[in-house]
Amino acid sequence: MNMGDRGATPGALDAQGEQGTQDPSGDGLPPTAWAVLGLLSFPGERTGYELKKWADSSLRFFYWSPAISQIYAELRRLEARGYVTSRRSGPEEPRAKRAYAITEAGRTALGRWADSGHDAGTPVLKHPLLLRVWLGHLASPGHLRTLVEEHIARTEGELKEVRDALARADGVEAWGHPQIALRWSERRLLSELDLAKAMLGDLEELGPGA
Amino acid sequence: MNMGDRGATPGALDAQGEQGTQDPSGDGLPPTAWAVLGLLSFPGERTGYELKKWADSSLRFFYWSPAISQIYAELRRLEARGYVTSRRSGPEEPRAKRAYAITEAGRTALGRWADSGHDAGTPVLKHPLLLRVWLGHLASPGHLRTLVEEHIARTEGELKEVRDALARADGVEAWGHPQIALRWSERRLLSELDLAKAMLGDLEELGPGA
DNA sequence: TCCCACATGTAAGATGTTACATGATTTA
DNA sequence: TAAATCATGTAACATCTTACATGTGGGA
Repeated sequence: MNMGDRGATPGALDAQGEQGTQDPSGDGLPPTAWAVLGLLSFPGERTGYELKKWADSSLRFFYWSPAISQIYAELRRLEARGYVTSRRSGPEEPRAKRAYAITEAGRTALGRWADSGHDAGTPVLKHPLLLRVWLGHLASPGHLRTLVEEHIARTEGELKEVRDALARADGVEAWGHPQIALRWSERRLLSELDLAKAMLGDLEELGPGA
Repeated sequence: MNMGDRGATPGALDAQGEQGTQDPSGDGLPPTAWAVLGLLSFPGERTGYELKKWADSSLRFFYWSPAISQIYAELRRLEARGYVTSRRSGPEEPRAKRAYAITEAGRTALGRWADSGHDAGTPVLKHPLLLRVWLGHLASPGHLRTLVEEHIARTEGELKEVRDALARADGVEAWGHPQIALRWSERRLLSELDLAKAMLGDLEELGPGA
């Protein structure tokens, strides 16, 4: 029983060229840099710390939750390119900090990026629970069940967070696109819950008890 | 209008400790190594090349599609640990290759991993299309629409692949858990299609025309 | 007064990709 | 006989995380 020889798409193993997170605008920036620049495309200036908080309360649900140290690194890179400028806080402000703002060049590059490519890139899903299920013959059935239930609980928590974010976004003008992304996330998490419950049923059918 | 100061979960920005792909078994192996070892937990020996093909036709849909060079690297690491052994093909075989098999130590470690943790790890989703939508104010509405439609087409292709894999799996004995993961993937892709269509509607509502 | 949030970074290391290099065998 | 698939690796590089290091300001 050789399970390995069931190639679905016979396409070449190498040359998998275009990865899901590539940059079709030809600007050579990593996806993280575009996301940071995108955050700065909204009016106002922000510190790296604020950017991180914002990403954690919005982009996190469908894209990305970077380490704070990486935000700072990307900001430096963007500044070196001239896509953002920074300003040290003066003595009038209580805290010493560095606030970043997008430049005209940055806005131009970002616009090019936003309109480039007929393909946004392949979504990447890495779902450790599913790996555990796939390898379910190795674990006790009860353990698998526990893991799925834990996943359901976490997903419910995330759903609540998305709904809170949606409630906060309500009323802010010109907030359209971010809200659509949040709505997508809400529906997605609802579906994730359905999926998990259906899988619980499949698991039960396979090996009852536990 | 400072949109950055809307932190949802006020939890510490640093110390985000446990990442979605961590190893709770305490064995210190990266997630990729467990996946490779998991592939080898099914009966029979396999080459790195076969492992890559197999991953691409199954694990890819919910977990992972590694570079072939990384498979080879992980196999070397696992062999150094004594979790797998390899055998060069003899002259009786037409092709020169190296086939790997799991050892008892490997099976023990993998069993420990499979039963460890009350939490399989946070799923990671990186969806470039959603980043584009979130930053929709930067693109022309028609372009956004094109991207969503492209995503729908790709997803339909993936759905077909999963269904093919499911059809191939049908009839193989003791194939239970992998099939459950594939069924989950089928439902997930169906939902992804729904999500995209609903988003198309939201987008239309926001800015008609294009 | 103590803790938490604010705020910014450096250094080391892990993970993973792409490009390169090579060659045999099978299939059209 | 040409192309695709089988098959294995190295080297360079990009990305990203964790741990470390440091300090201020505000609230309980």
